[in-house]
Amino acid sequence: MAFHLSSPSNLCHDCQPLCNSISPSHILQLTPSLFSWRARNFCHSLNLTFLSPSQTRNSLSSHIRPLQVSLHDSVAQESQANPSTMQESPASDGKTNSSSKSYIWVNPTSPRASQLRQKSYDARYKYLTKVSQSLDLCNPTEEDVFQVLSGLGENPLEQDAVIVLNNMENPDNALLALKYFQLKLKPKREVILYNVTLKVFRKSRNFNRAEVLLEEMLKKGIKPDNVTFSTIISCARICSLPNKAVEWFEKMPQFGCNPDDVTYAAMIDAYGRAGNIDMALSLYDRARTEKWRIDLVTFSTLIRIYGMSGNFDGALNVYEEMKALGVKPNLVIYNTLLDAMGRAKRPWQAKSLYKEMTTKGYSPNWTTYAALLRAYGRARYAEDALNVYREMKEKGLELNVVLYNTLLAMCADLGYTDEAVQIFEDLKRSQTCEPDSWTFSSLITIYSCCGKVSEAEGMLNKMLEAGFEPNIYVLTSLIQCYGKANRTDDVVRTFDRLLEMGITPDDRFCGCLLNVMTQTPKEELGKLIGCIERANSKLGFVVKQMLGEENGEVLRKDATELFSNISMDVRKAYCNCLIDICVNLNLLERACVLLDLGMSLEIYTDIQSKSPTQWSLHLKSLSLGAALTALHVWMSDLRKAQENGEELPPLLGINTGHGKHKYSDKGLAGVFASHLKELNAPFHEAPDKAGWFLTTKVAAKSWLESRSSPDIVAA
DNA sequence: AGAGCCGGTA
Repeated sequence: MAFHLSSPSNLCHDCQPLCNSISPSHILQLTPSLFSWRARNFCHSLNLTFLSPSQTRNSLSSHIRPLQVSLHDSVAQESQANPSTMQESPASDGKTNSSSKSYIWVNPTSPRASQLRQKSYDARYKYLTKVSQSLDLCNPTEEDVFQVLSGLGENPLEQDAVIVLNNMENPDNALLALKYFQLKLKPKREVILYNVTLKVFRKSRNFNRAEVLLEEMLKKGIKPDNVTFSTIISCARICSLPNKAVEWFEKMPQFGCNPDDVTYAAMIDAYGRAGNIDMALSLYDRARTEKWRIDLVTFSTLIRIYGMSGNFDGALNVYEEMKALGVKPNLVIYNTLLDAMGRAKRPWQAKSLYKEMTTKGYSPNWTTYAALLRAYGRARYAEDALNVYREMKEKGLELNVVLYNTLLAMCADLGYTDEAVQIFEDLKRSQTCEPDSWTFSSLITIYSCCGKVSEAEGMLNKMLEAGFEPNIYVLTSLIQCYGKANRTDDVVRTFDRLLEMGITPDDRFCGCLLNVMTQTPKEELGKLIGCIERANSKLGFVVKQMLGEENGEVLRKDATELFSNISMDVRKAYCNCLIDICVNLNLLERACVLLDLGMSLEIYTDIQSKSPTQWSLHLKSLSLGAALTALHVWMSDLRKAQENGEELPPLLGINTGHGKHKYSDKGLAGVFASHLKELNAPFHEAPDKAGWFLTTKVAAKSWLESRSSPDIVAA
């Protein structure tokens, strides 16, 4: 929709020259205040009118150059396509006659007028972006680029040059276009032309050429400004050259530039991504002490930096500071916080933040759900994670493959077979993603852990068909699977395959072999020991020694060395397995040596505890063999205490834990209960305390006296 | 004419 001054006959003679001097491009730039000032001072009846499309073309054609012709053409077409905007205008009350319909009166200060100006500006902008697109597509020659630009007329406007360059993407042609504008116009602020050209290089992620252009600008003596620096800094950041970002940031003072809040925000982000967290935080400190305005994006950047660096309380502190400063967090802030709490493995905090967020009226978006799913999934909050999943499905939000995999890994960890199968089916139906090696790996793990050999093998074949090679995680699961099914030869075959593939067994894999040994009959153990020796000679040595003739002290020494050489997170698993193997082979004395070693190395802590009213045995996270060994040790300690004339407390208790162990519906608690029964132990499951077996001083006393120690574990 | 919230797993 175009607007124009009404015909000169409506104006007083004072206004005539003004009217004639207004070119279409000036009309586009009129501001409300300017317009009303002129209206007040120069004429009594200055009216704005709409022209009909044909009138627009006729009345303007005399002033305008090719560019403006096409501009106004497109405006006219738009008004034809959307005539309702005319009828909505203030003058159109529905009763107007046909002749007044094409000349609708608009108050220049009205919102309607500003809407119209916006529309005209939009149309011109649209035209200039088309020029940018043509420039991107034409040959990278001076001839072709200049040819396209000649459409802007002999004297292009600096403002138009900025818009054209700003919307370009082709860096070669942008350089030529810049050259053209430098030839054709005397830029008042040449730095702006350079700044927008720098942005073109940033779009194509070409830091080197951006830097060359900037150097050229400086050589010409053009003074850079904050925009120049924030552009080159963000370009360096995008191109993963954080050191370059720092380098240019530090050059700012020598060009008389003081970083402002935008530049600081960019630098906080650049330092954060460069891993220079200290610098990022010290800029934040400066921003705080110097009372700069810190916007929400920077706050979220800070929370992200803290979250990535593992300082989760730091992340929460930023949030508290925001509150203290009266800055209202938005959805992005909440999402970043939720993500940090997920990384922190603090699902309960994610939960309460989510609650707070929804109470404040924010509705979750995809990012929110993704953060929650990661937080709950990683922490094995199965019900919460599955609820988020269901809610996403209900809302039609698509998961990506990583989110699916997070859910499946959680199901694998918890033994949620049915859920996993359903989720896998859902993933296969999904339009947006397909299973990858992580997906197959989780499913193979699930089937392996419940000993479903044919299903696990079937999934392995599907994985191979999909073009994925089995990796160490898949082979670890398969070995576990064959071990559970007592298919020792398949375990060995799979192990050979791993070595053939050039994969180096890791601590976890060896732990799995050890675990298979705990389930394997004595006659077959030799085959597995052979694998273990090839996988980890130190471990193989300790296992052989444990089953051989050496005395306990030698075993203790070598096992100590082994434990100092494996990663912390598998030490307990190794110790549990080694003790289980001993217990299975009735090597009680060695089991005791290993348990004692485990306690002195703090692999096991606080197994026994004493308070004035109760002595307890804590078996949580011990394997069955280790738990029985610990019970044996405890009983002999109790007996010793009695012999020394020490009084037993009124209550004695054994804590096996809740027994919600994965892939076992009974867990240690269930298995342990039957063992206690076999031992005629007077411990009874406490009805109000899950996982606790209790007895009284009197019952314990007579039972201890009736038992001789060595046969306990043998049961 | 400037930053950038968009997520990445055993």
